[in-house]
Amino acid sequence: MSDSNIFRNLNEQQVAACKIVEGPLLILAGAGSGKTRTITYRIAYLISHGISPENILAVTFTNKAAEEMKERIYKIVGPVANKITMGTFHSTCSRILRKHAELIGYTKNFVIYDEKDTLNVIRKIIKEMDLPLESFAPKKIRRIISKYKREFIKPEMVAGGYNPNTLKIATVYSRYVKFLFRNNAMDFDDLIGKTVELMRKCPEIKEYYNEKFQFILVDEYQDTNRMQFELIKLLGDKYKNVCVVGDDDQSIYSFRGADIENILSFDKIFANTKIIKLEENYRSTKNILEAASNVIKNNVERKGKTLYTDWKEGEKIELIDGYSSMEEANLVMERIKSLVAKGTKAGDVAILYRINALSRVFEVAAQKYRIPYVVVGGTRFFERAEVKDILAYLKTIVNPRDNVSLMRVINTPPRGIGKKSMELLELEAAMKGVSLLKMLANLENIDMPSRAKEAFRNFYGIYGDIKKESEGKGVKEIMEIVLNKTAYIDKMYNTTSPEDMSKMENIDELLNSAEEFDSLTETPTLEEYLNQISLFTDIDAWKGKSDRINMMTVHGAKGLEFDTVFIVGAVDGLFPHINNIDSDSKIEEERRLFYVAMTRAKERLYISYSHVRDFRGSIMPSIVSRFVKEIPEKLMKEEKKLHVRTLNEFPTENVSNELAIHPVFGKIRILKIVGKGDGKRAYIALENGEKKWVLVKYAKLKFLEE
DNA sequence: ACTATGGATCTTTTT
DNA sequence: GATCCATAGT
Repeated sequence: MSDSNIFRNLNEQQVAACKIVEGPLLILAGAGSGKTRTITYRIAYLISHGISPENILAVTFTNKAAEEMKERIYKIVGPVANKITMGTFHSTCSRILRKHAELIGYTKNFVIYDEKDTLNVIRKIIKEMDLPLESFAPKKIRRIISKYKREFIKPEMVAGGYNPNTLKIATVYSRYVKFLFRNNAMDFDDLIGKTVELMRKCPEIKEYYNEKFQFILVDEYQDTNRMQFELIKLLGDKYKNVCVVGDDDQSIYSFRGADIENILSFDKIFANTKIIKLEENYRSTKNILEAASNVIKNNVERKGKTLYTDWKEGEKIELIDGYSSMEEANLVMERIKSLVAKGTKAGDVAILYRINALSRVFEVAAQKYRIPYVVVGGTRFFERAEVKDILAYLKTIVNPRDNVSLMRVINTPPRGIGKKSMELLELEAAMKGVSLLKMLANLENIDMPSRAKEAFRNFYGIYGDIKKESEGKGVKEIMEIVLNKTAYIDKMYNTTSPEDMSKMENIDELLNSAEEFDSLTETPTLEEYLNQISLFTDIDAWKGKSDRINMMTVHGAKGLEFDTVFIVGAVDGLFPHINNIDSDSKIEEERRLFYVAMTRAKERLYISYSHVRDFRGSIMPSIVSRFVKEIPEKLMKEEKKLHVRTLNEFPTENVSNELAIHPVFGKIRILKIVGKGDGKRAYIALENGEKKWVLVKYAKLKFLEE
């Protein structure tokens, strides 16, 4: 294949980016500038110029993106595409670590703890240390620990500083690290951090991977963190053939440690970096692109670039405003109905929101209007209790040292093992320095009530049976063995309650996923299954275009595009989110997020908001997002010019009277007031007889603000 | 030991 | 509104 033939679909800059084979390369690719196409062709170009696909590493943001890219390269170069190493940072690192786990004191079958697992560990440690939960909120501590890890700060390196709690947190951190190690477990940060550690510690391993991955490509580079950059530096140390692709305007993961500095300083770390800008947008109409550009230009912290398009002007942006979020959702659905009637395919429509909680009201509306929909993300499938239960059984089989999983299943379904007995077992295990499972094998030597002992023996018997019967079986079969031996479904759920029915459906879905794994994987081991699903996201599972409208968060929509996009809940406090309005840099990230949302749209963009919104079971007034006001009015549909209601359009009577006016419900009667402080609630009766609970704090706030 | 109930707290986004 | 947790009752 000649070069001109390969590149007939690319513009000048894109071709240039493909042809720079050697040395560090930074591609600044604006939204919709054909970034994926460019890197796909670049890899194809490398291969057609004699570079062995085994020597190429491509790191993407999601597993799905990796799969898609592989498919696209396959179409150009054929089956050799399968020899390229492609995956997310986490999956790539996990693969490397499984090969060399012993070198850092782990075994190959280490487990990966998810958010909830790690939170349980931290909660346990905090309790053991007798620390007050108010100042040591587990979630907060985990955030801090994660940050330390990302910055390679070991527990012993944490400096006391002015905060007396810092040293205590360092102790929690230290215990946490040891706990995971003893359990042969890693968290998400460890996957990257330990790989870096491995490379630093073992020069021969580093040398091996430097030779193996002579050509490295990193997609969505703007969302990498320091630790990931460190890894890239190590991997690309010998040949410096590192190509990174990113857009500073689309950096939306700073909460996960993404550091825009990685883009800004790339050419300082890698000498002689070539830089290419892709500024022609092939996705959106002129109107949409201009609107998005006008929003993002309000950011100060950006490299600055101008996107342009040859596309048609297209339709104007339409605003939709409802009084309540329910009305907003209904209006959106009405709009979708009429679009579909005019020929738009439901699968080409996306509803994007800032937070998952918003999906609910739109789901209800979609049902009401009989519009088929799919919600991507939200409560993740593999984190549901019933799914985690089954998986925990599998984890204890693979990794007998995993105490977190063992504790989850030891009394699930209930078999008479209570808190007291558990404490006794843990104490014995800790004293002897062995895992809980080892302790179960040596029950005879422990002094405990015979009833408890019998219950433990019972569990250990079941565990042994499962383990024995599982040998050589496929994952689905093993799951069925677990379900049978434990009588899990019969004991936990009944067929009359709708909640239990949905749980059983989830278990069915889990069995299906295992079956799919068994049939699609060359060597379907339990280890590999657990590894895959622990790094799996709902976006990965999303099958893409179907005949249903798509609902997801803006974060989830990153990298995707749709003919028609509805940005919903465009209200100050939600988008930008209330937690991020107190500093300029946080607002700028929210604005980038809004920009990402806008630039997902190809043909039609709708933005909806409401004048009142639900908040924690209560209701408060809301005003349209400041970002919407940054869109020039000339780009909006005439009849729907921005109607901004201010807070003082709402009645502001004092709620503490026995007969009071509520800003939303109008005339109300207060029936009773309960709770104190922030949690203080009033039970009110509306004029139509309906009764509701509201948070007094917000009722009050509304009055104070005006 | 297990289950039902009420209270406190909270969600931002995710590999 | 939902979920997680502690407590009281069985």
